[in-house]
Amino acid sequence: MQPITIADVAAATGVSRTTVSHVFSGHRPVRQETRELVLRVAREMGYRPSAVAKSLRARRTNTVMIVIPDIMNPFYPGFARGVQDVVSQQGYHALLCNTDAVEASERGYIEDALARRVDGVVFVGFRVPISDLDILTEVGTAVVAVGPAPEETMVDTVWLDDVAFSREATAYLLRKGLGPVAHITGPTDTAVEVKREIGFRQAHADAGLEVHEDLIVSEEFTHQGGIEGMTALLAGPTRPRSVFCANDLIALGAMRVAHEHGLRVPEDIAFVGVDDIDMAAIANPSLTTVRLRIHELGTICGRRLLERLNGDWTGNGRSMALDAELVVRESA
Amino acid sequence: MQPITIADVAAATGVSRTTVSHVFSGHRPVRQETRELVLRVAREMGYRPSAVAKSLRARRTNTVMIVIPDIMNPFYPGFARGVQDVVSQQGYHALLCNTDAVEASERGYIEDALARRVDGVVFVGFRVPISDLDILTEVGTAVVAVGPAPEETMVDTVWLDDVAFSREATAYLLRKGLGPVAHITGPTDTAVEVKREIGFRQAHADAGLEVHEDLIVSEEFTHQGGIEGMTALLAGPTRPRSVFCANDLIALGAMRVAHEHGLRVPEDIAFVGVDDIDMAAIANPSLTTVRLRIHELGTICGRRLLERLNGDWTGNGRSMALDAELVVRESA
DNA sequence: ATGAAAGCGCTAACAA
DNA sequence: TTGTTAGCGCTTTCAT
Repeated sequence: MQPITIADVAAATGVSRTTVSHVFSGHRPVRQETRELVLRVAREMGYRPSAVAKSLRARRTNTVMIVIPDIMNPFYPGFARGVQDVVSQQGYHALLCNTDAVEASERGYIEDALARRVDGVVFVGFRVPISDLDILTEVGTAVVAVGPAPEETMVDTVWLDDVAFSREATAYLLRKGLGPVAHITGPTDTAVEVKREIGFRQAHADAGLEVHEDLIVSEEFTHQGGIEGMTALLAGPTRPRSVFCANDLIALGAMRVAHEHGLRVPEDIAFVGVDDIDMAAIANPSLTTVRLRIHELGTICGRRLLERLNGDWTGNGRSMALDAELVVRESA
Repeated sequence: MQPITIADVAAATGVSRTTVSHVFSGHRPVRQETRELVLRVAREMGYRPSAVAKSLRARRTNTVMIVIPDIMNPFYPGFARGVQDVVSQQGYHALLCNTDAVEASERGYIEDALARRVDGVVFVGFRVPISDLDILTEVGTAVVAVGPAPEETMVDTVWLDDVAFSREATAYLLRKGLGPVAHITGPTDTAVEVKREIGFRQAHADAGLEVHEDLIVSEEFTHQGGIEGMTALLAGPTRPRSVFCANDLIALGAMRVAHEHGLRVPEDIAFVGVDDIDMAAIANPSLTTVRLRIHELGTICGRRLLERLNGDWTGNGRSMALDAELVVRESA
């Protein structure tokens, strides 16, 4: 029940704790026989160095915290895995935290990160401004956030240019000249939603076309949201010929409603989503969508974090935009 | 850069470290004025109690480790979230570890759990037998595993009765009397696969029917696996009229191939999957599948773990089977 | 109501 | 090549 300590091993072998320590760390040479003795006895006794004690001493926990809204949202598993694939290679473990995009929760995890002395934090926040993460960098914690960078900070940021790819996707639909393009957005209080709508409008402006205001509806970022959005759209006065949906779940839901109304996709109505979740390729018809390269977003965050952790970068926060690619499939 | 310690706060307020400690822990009364002074100064100085030091002293890390094959597999986000929803309520944080079902990786995380002195482990292993987790319980770590329980252990186990629901799902297909039922399984070296195939065979035996051996194919647990499995099936001599797929991803892939071959679902060929991932309901046609209640599996594991952590249960490992339910949709 | 001091398990000067 | 010793930051007896 009581874990074996380095002192137990030292006593059992007749060497000092220092020597046992160095046998395990390799930080200084130990005579061959001594090392083998220590190793053998340690194994027999079931000794495992305590990472807790090591952390206290070394002021390093070899732990990073990944803060996201919800691992059940299909967007995040790939992201989390991307971060982990990178940082685990250097021996870091990851605390995964779900905030549900609740402000108090986001703030709570910042406090936890501080209290637990994690070495780094990858933060995907919806309610807390990135500048509020400075409290972490001030005590030397490496921080990478997903989102737009504030003026002055030590937080590295990586972000997806929502405006750019939404504009591009909408332009693609507009170029087809099918007629009115609708937009089913997410909740209007999210930064992401706002930007996707801006891109939608810019594409219209670029093409010298008017936005059909009655064809913009706001829903949850879910399959159900898509169902409700599309139902509302079809009940309206203007019949859209294509729909730019703020994410794939919405698009899938919307497409299903269109199908139930006897509309053919893409002949009668075309759909474009955002995310390229697995479902997009599997759906029937398969969904044309903006591929966000989420796993790569994660690996980039992980790499940035490691650069900080290894001291390869100690300057101000760097900002980087990851571009997205329109994947044309059957739905548009 | 240097975190403030309890000694700094003590010095700044003129009280002892003991008193500062008690102000934060509440483990003994502190004079009102003293408390307020300490609290105020601590806040001003930005003091945060070190969870690391506390852990060393208390021999408790308030951390649990969740070991799963891969968070990108749609099965696991719900599970992980279920565990976390429960344990986070009592202040535990979770280290999320992906093994990719690689034995060395599974073993490595057991070692890590030991070294990091985590208080509990929730383990979903594919290669390591549950009895190998005893090494954790021996040092007092609470352990809950997903899988069948070995005879004698302190590990609590929760499992899905793969044989039972596979049998039930196959029986459902058999009862329809459509003709030969095929089975696309997972890799034959996984325990889960074996059990699903056993259920498949039992259902045939129950109905007094012969299994078509040439209609059993083994593939990866992926959409691509389903595509390859179905392609192989359609190239074979016996034409199946329905397929029991070892998971939804496989079923979705298989269904797609059937569709591409001009077969109507479910008229020409019916499909049943396992898992009830989001995609199953969204797919077109929607997929009849066995709902595994993964999030609930996670919460049950979390609760079992808490019972151990709180000392509410100190006896031998308990075993519990979670039943599954056939969700009939359009595909069968 | 408050403090002194020991110690949780480990590492790394500094010594030998 | 090996050992002595002083902490890392906290909690908790035992005193006062």
